[in-house]
Amino acid sequence: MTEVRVGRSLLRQEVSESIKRYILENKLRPGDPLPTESDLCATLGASRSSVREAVKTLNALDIVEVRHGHGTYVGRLSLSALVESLTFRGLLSSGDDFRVLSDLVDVRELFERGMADRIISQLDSGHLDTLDALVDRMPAQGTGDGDGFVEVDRAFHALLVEPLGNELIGQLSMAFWDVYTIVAPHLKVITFQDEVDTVTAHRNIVKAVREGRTEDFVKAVAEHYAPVRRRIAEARLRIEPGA
Amino acid sequence: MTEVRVGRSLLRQEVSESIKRYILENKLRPGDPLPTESDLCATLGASRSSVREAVKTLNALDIVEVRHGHGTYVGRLSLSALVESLTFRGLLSSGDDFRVLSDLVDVRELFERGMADRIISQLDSGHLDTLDALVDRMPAQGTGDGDGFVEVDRAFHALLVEPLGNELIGQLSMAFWDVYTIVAPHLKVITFQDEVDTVTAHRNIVKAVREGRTEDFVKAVAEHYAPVRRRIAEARLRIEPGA
DNA sequence: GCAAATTTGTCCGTATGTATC
DNA sequence: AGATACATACGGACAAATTTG
Repeated sequence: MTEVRVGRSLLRQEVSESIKRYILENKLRPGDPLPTESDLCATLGASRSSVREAVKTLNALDIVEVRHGHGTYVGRLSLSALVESLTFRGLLSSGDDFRVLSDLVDVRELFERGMADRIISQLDSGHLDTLDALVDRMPAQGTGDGDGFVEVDRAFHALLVEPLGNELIGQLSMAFWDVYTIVAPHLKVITFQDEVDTVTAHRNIVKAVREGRTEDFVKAVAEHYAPVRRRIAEARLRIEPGA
Repeated sequence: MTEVRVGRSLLRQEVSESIKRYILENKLRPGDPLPTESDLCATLGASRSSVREAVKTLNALDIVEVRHGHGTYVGRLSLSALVESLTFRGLLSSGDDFRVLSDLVDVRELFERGMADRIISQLDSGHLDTLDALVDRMPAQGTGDGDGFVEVDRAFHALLVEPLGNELIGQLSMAFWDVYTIVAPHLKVITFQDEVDTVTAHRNIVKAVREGRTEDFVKAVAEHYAPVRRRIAEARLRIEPGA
C-alpha cells in the first residue's frame, strides 16, 4: 500500500480534474496564470510526467494554454478541439466514403435554416451593406480558385450570424465552416460555374434578408449548398461507380 | 547539434501529426491497433515522454484510445472533446453569468427548429409510437426529480433525430444535450410545474410531427425550452439583482 | 491458479531551449 | 550579457494491467 489509495482511476485523470477544479473554484478567466508544473507536482503529489500529460490533455481542449519558457495559463475555451476532431474524421472518411462531408454540409445548412427568422429580424441595413460589399469582393479575386475567396466567404458567414448576439452560435458556425474548408479541397474539380453560382447564392441570401422573406432566405441557402452537394455526389461516383 | 534539427516546431506536435498521418495513410478504422509506444519512439525518433504526450493529446480528441496494459488503438472519433470543452465553459460561466447556458439553449432550439421539416417528412408511425411510449414513461418516474427522467428525455431527443440518417446531426444533438444536462443542475429549483410543462411540450412535439404541422412543431419546441429560459433568467436575477 | 511476456502508467534525474528581467 | 524561471526533451527504472501458456 503506497498511500491512501487510487481506487481505480488514473493519476493523470485526477490531476486533470484537480486542475479544472482549481480553475473553477478560483473563478479564473482565459489568460489567467496557473501554477507552474513544479507547483502542481508538489500540490497534487504527482510526478512531472503525470502533471505534464494531464496538462497536455487539457491543452488539447483549449482549457489550458502553455507558453514555452513562460508559464501555463487558462485557455481560451474555443472550439478548436471540435474543429480538429471533426476535421480528422472527415479526412479519414474521404478516402472511401464522403459521408462525413455530406453530413457536415447538411449540418451547416440545417444550422443556417434554423437561424433564418432571427437573422432576418436582427440584421440592420448597416450589416446588410457590409455583407453586400463582401459579396462584391468575391469574384474579383482572380481567375478562379484564389485563396482570397475563402477568406471573404468566412467573413461573410461570420458577419451573417454575428448580430444574433449569441457567441456560441457564431463559434459553432465558424467551426463547421473551418472543418468544411479543410476537408473539402479533397473533392477536387471546382468549376468556374460553381463559383459563379456560389456568389449568386450569397447575393440572394443578402437580398432575402433585406426583403425580410424567410422562404427566399431558405431557398438561397439551399442553392448555396447545391453545387457542394453535386460535387460530393460526383466524387462518390468516382470512387465507387457501383452503387 | 543533436541531429537534423527541429526547426521551430514542438516535437510532440510533430509526433502527433505523424500518428494522424499514419492512421490516414493506412486507412485505419476505429478500434484498429496502433504501434506500441516503443515502436513509435523508434520509428519517429522521439523519446517516450514526447510520444506519450502526443498520444495523450490525440486521446483527448478521441482520435486514439489507450488501454492500460493492452495497447493503443484508433479512437471512436466521437464528439467527447466538444462535450468536455463546452461543459467546462458552461461551468466556468455559471458562477457569475449564465450567458453560456443561455446561448446553449438557444443553439439547441435553433438546431431543432432547423430540423423541423426533415423530421416531419421522415418519421414514420413506428417512430412516433415509440416517441409516445417514451413520453408516457416520463412523469411516472416518481415524485419529481428522479434521474430516470433524464434518461428518457435523452432517448426521446435521440430518437427524434435518428431517422434523419445523418450521424453527425445525431451526435451534435446528443453532445448539446449532454452539456446542458451537466451544466443545468447548477440552476437549482426545478418546480413540479416545470416538469409537467416539459412533458406536455414533448407530447405536443410528437403530435405536431404526426399531424405534419411545421408551425406547431416549432411552437412546441419553443414551449419545451420556455421553462428552461425562465429558470436561467431567475438564476441570473438571483446573482445580480441589479441589471 | 500461477507465471511469464507485453504494454501502458508513474517516477526520478538531467540536460536543453525559451522568455523575462 | 548574465541570471533566473519555466517548459521541453531525454533515458532509465519500476509499478500496474492485460493476455497467454
